[in-house]
Amino acid sequence: MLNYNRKGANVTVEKEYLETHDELIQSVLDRQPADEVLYDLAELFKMFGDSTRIKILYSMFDTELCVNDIAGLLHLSQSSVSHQLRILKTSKLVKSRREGKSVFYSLDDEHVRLILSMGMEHVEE
Amino acid sequence: MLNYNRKGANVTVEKEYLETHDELIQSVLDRQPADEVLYDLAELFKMFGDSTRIKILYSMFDTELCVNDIAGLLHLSQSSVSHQLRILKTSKLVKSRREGKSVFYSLDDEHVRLILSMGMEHVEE
DNA sequence: TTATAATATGAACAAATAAACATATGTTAA
DNA sequence: TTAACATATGTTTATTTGTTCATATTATAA
Repeated sequence: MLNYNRKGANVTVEKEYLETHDELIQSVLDRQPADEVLYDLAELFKMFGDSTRIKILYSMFDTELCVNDIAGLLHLSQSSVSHQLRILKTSKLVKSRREGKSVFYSLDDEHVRLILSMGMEHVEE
Repeated sequence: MLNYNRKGANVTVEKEYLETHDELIQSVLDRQPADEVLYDLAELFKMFGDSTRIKILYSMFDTELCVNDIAGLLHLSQSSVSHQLRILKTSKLVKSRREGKSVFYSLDDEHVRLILSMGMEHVEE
């Protein structure tokens, strides 16, 4: 029976079969990114995995907006928008700048637009 | 004060300001996809927003795998993997084919690989 | 048919989390 | 300084959701 550790595998199975199946499993393990990386990847996508945050992100697709404008145009509470923007900022998906009493938020990175667009393509097919 | 409905906006604000700010808000509303689309988009990303599912998806990046192999190489329970695969299949991110007692799963769509790669780029920067 | 292996699924439980509400902080103008 | 506005944040609550455990289904082999 094959064991699934990176260290190596036993040889208690029919040779012919093992040579292909074991190698397959091993190649999957070799290509698999480290758990921490995949965890971060999941955390990234999690940010896009809530409809409120998606709406907020999309509203900023090609312009910066202040909190009140976002809340107003998306019919969301100021508190909710502010909370979500903080989460998005912590995740480095948006950045902000203060101008007087207002704080303007915008997408932090071209990747954010790319990920949104890529997902949109899949949804709209 | 500007109202944030698609229908139109009032004209109770200083003209100069309104002409730019109101038009900005209106253009955001015009570009904003329908709520149902953004909801679907969030649902899509939600599938990638769990580290277990990410691990499972990534393990199938360039090969099909059966449930036991996935569970074994990722050190997950058979039940957990099966549950997640069902969710991924419902979301059309993976497909399956039966071969004897085993069921082989694979990524359903090139978009899935693209989305994973795009996210990975962002994480690895 | 019976036993066994592989997968699927229903139910219960625990952890994560988004929204609401109240309140605090920060900024400008009077 | 005080008032008013914009934003931030702590707490509570309700909902969602991933995992586990037990069991059911499906397929092969004896």
